[in-house]
Amino acid sequence: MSSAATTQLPKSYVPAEHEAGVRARAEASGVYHAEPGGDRPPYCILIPPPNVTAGLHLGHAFNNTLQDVLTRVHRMRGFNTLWMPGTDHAGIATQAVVEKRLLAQGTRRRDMGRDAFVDTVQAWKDEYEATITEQLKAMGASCDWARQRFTMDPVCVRAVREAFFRLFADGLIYRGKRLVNWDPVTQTALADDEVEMREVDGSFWYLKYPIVDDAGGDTGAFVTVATTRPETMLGDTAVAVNPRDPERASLIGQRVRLPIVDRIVPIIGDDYVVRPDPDSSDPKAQFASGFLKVTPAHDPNDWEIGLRHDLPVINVMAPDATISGEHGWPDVTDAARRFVGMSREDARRAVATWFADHDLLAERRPYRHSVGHSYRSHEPIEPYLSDQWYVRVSDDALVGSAQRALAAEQFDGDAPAGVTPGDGELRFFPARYARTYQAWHENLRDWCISRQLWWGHQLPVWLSPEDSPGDDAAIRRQLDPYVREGRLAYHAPGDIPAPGLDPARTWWLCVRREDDDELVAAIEALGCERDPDVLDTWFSSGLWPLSTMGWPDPDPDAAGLLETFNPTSVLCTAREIITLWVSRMVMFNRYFNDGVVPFRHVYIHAMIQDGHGQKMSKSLGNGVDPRDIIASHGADALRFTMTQMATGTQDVKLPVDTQCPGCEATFHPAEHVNASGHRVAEAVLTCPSCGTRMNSAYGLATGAADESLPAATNSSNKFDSGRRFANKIWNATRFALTILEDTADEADPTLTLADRPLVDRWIVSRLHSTLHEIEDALETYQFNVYANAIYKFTWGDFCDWYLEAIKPTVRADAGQRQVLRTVLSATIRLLHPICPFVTETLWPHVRGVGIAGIDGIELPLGPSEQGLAACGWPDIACRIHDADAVTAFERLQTLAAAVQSLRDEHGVPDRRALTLHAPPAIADLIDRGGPTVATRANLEQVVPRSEERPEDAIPFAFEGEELLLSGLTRGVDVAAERARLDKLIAEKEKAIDGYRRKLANEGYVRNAPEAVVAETRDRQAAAEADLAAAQTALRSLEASA
RNA sequence: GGGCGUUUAGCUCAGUUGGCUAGAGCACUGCUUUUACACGGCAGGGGUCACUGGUUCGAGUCCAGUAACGCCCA
Repeated sequence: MSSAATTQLPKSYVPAEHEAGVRARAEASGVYHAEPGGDRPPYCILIPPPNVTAGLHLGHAFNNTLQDVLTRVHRMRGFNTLWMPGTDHAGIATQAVVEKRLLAQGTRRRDMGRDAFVDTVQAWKDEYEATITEQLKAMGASCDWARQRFTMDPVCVRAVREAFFRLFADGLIYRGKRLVNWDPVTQTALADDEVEMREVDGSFWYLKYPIVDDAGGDTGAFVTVATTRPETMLGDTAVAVNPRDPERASLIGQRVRLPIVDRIVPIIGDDYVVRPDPDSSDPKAQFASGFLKVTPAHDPNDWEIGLRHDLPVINVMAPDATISGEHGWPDVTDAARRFVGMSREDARRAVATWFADHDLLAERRPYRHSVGHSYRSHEPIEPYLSDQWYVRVSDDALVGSAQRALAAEQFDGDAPAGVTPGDGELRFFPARYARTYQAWHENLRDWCISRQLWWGHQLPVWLSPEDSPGDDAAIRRQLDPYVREGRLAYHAPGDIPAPGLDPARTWWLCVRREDDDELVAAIEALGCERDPDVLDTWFSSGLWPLSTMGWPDPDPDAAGLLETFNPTSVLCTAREIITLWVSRMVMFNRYFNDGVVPFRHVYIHAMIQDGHGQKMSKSLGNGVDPRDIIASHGADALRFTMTQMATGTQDVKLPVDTQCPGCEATFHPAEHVNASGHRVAEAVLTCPSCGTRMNSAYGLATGAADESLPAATNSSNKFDSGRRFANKIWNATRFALTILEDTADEADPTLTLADRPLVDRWIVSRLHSTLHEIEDALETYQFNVYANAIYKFTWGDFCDWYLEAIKPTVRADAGQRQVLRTVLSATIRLLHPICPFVTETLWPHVRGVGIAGIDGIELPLGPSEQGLAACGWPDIACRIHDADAVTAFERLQTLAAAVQSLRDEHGVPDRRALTLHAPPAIADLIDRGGPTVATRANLEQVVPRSEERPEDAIPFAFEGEELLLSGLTRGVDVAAERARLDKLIAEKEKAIDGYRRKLANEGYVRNAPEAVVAETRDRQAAAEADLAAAQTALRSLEASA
């Protein structure tokens, strides 16, 4: 590289001028691509596939930065490194956003038909997948883009189908009843996070149910149940009391007759029942009567009680939430018939009125409570009983396997005995999350995998018509040949016992291959129909480590991936994913891949929150596009700051400002508190500088934006330090290059550090310590330690001290240039995983100034076209560490700082050179440091201290010695100096007093480790020497004054 | 209701087995535009480590309790 190239380097690093080029070169070079096999140890990370619902925000940027840091470090360390990217179809969320957009255009999903709708969602997916990919690339993610996957890619479809088939054939999938969040208006089930909780003014009604005797006759006694929904009493199948309730538990086992429906139901005991307590702070206890009506078909808690007590389930509503006798209510009485056809709300009033009219309404009290509403129709959701498919994850083959995967020392209690190869191989960082994982599995219930959606993997099951099974033996004769060929699995009615109700006599058939048209035709000829539902998104996500690697039958591109890279090295994700995703991947990977865990480590990182401590989310519009930060600060600044924020426990509050698209002014947006109690930006903002009006991200997210206005971008001064750091790296390298390029050095293989000056030995020792600190930190995923260590080394050691110290000598010292070249090359490498763009931009220049490395420091090169990313991580032998050099240099730093401090106090300009008068021992030390102190403190000369104090000299103390500083123009400010010395003397006296008391304490001297006590003695001695020197200085000052 | 986490400088956060008179970045004050960098350099001010009690020679760190905030599960 010619020196002309460096002189062209501009004075500051402007990320936008370099990032695109770095990206293009890296992607073209293939450095991010991995092939299975080979001799190198594998290292693999699978991206937690982001939803295609929307673009990425800073939370994703955080997650992916950390993955990229790990990926780049391991690639440089010589691992066969694969980071596989991809996206998730996110069934419910994506379908919902597309439907919302369609609705705005006046179209409904059902009007379009399933195929056309899926095509529309596909187009949305393509758009956002492209956005997400662009965002990741802009951040510098070194993914193997040739292996990018989407959870509905053909290879993933195949994996999902095969996995479903095997689980089905193994009896681990069944169909049963379950309560879902039902929207009676749009008539679809909703996920829990699609239900908005709203405070509603309602009432508690107290209904009296007569207790009956064994013959069913009234006893004259009553129980009084409390309910907010009297209309559901039509479906009651029990009354529950708390068995620990002394007043009521004796009634357990008796029976009551439900008014209106004349149903005789038992009184049962269940811990769920809240005992009444009028003084309680819990409103439920205040309003409770101690008797709970149990309606399994219309309340999730009652459903659970029903399961525990094997209660009948009576559904008294139609899908539109009107009272109906057609959906599982077998005993409609004449008295009840008048309520049929009423809406929920009408029935509520009518039932309450009926009770009042029959003297069975004890009381009505107003009650404000929280009710789930559909985020789409805004009507209250109805817990509604419907047929759903389940995976029997409670089976030991799944849940037991997940528990046995946990590392024994992370398992709380007796670790399960290991029986299969992957047992005990899963480890969490930080370790406490192992408990979250374990506890979740201890309470695991079967997993509902069906969703009433069109976007997703349609279930590969066909159902026979209800109650028309025909001749069972004949059907079996027809199906069994397909089963023997491995094309079909089926369960006849009753083969699989399912909890809850399954009254229908239905055959379940699962077709293994998607293209088996002949078999499908055959079973459809029997009258079977394919279930229209799709699988829960997590079913396909759970297969991610398998499907992305070509399981079960890899095509040529994917051959060998599974063998080389599964188990993967680490999964990087956030807390809430432990239950949703980590568990499923462990269960599936182990079940389908011979017990192999999907990843050995799970690293759980903190959450990125907005400035008010609120989670970044689409609905709050507080999610910041990482490209906004890249535009305002650069990708390296984003990455550096993110890495620094990864501290293991602390969620990160990230105050975000708005940037005006007109004048680029940054300002804090006007805010308000929204309906859910969150602080959010106003939908439309006005720039305080230029008056431009713009849409905030909140406005865009909630649809409250004004389409005619431009969108605001975001920025945050949290990233300033990262930007400054990138610029510092740039300039330090630029300066080093000017030195190295002026002299076309050949590397000197005979160079030994022992012959080098103190400053060289010091910087190399610091480099060595920094490397170890970084490597130790990465072992346990302490990213902030890595970022801070390399920051401190680069800025605090290399720039502030080393480059300054060598300025007078380096141009005449080829050996020092070799040290500089080596330290620069190593530093750039250590910086690269966090700041790939600026380091990669500088790399051709650094590489161009000759071979780096000295005895004990290896810096392997990669193919030049693959850049720094393919170069080797520094390999530094411990023997080069020189502890004496480090100690000596630190003393010099302290001395230089003392002189600087004096300068400041006496108002001596930096440019004025001073004379230091030092006793022999200190003069020796200064001499060992070469020009270090003289350069830093701008000393003209260091002379032996004589007994006579020159007129203009200031005395000061250093390591218990009195030193003098002379050459100040203005002469000595005696008053200022006396004040300074007085302050110092007071400080020292206080410190000495502290040490004395400590050492006078017998317990301390007896119990504390010897080294600690010795250190205290040394400190006391040093402080006493400092005190004496300061007192001498003060006396000599006053003698001359 | 169960579990987990947080509370340290004006702000955002470090502080790994208890042991320098508790640190960083930003912000603040003073000086500084001598040729790597003003996105710079030098110096400086600023903290009763939420509170109460305990263990210990010694507690930001360990234990118990209290308060506030947050998240997850039910």
